[in-house]
Amino acid sequence: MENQNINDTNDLIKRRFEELSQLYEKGFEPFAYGYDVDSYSKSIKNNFEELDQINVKIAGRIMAIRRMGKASFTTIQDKEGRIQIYLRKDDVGDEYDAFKLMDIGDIIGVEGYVFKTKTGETSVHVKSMKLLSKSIRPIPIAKETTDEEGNKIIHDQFTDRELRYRQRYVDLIVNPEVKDVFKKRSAIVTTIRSFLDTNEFVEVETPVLQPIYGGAAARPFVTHHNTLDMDLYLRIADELYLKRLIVGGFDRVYEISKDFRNEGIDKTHNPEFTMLELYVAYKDYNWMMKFVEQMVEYVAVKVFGKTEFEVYGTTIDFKGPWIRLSMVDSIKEKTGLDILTATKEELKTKLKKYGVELEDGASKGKMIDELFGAAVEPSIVQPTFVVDYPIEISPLAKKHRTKEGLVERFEGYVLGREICNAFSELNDPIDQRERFSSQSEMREAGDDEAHQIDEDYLRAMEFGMPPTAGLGIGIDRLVMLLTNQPTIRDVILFPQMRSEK
RNA sequence: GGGCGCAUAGCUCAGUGGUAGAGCAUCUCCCUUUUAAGGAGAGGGUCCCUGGUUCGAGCCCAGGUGCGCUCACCA
Repeated sequence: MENQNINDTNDLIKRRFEELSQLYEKGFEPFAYGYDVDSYSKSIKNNFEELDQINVKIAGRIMAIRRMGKASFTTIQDKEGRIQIYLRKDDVGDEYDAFKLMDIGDIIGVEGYVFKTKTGETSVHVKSMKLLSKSIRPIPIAKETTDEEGNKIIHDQFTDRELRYRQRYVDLIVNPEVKDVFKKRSAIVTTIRSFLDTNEFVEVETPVLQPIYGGAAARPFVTHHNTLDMDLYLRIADELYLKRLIVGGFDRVYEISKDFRNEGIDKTHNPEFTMLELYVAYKDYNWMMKFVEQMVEYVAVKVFGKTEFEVYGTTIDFKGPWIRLSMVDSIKEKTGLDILTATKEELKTKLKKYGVELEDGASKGKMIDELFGAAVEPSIVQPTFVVDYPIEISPLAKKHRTKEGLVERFEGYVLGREICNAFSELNDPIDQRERFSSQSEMREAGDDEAHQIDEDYLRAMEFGMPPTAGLGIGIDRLVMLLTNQPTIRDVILFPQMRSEK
């Protein structure tokens, strides 16, 4: 067979095309239609006592071959892990000749009985085998050894980060711990859903394509609908649509979905990321703090069986109640400055001490936020709710019931990083219109992250919106913490990369 | 966007101006309980790209591309 549709050939690939032709010539079908699997690697190893000498059918990818003339040991990898199989020419006959044409990377199905080798490794003694898919592109080879203390040492591990992210399928094949992270991610999301479902939430879906974007301070992606001939934005948040549903009478709603922000990429930012937003009618941010504690603790225990985690070398305990830290008090404590009475000049001077310089047009709220980020944020280690934020940077949050200039808002921090954002939602349409107006002024002054006025959202609120508590949690960042992954790219299967070439 | 670093065989990496290297993988031969199996032999390269310096460049210089780390911005 000629090389077809495969551009970057090398000798290894050419060789595999030759093997493919030989298989066809010998009457083997190298790409099968199915295989009735009844067992999996790890389960077989875990249940050896019951399965000893019992027949099993397994399938998986060949990860290692140790040929010894007319017999061979092969390691195959299935969804659960790896197991060794033992092939003898006496047992499989002609199939052994076909096996000579198989390679690391091929996917095979085998049937045989479970046994232990002389060296004590649980294996499958193959009676018949079938090639299920020929691999024509060689996978990166890594080998494993175990040292005296029983630690696994991996030799020639596939480590090129660029290739691992671009070709995640290869990464998943050869680096099993990567798969574990994504299985954990899946379990975390599933567990959050079940927690919310048992708390009587309704999961909804709101538009990704929005004529007016809002709900966060960020720059959007712009796209265009041809038939409507209108520009649309990819959402930066779900917030304004979910609160319309609160107006409509859904008392508890949530959405887990992708948001898109047209901003920089680094180890905590990907242009598309997964957000959980939820809204609860008749509750406030005090209620929400307790709810977050419960939810995170529930997920930690359900998925990991513990509340204490080793994260980047520090032990973090997610067990509630979390620390409450007033933004005003904590800044006063760290800097001696009372931000409620401080002038912009005083803030500017103080910021300079921390090496932060802002543009002249920066609002007082922005300066306070920056000062907090520089002076307090890095010192937060254990799960902490930072409460009560400046009104200027919180246009959708309700004014604090007792504290002038602040809103009822909190952010959850762990290890100096924000993991959630919540507030008593602003439900006064007159106040909301004023907030949008001042955002609009900031916009005209050049802040392209300031909110646009959303007239339809205001109209919804004018019909009457119950008091509501709202919450947003960045799922990617939560997963990073719980799985101890240093970059967001390690918890996103296909992170955004520049185009190849 | 700024600074620093990296790019050599399928994979992991050596190679500081003079014939392109190693281990694993691949191929041939031997080997029916091995496990980084073993023994004997062989093949395999756009040294990221484009220019420059030089008698001669994987190596030195300039520009570019991609990636990583870091700072800034942001969730």
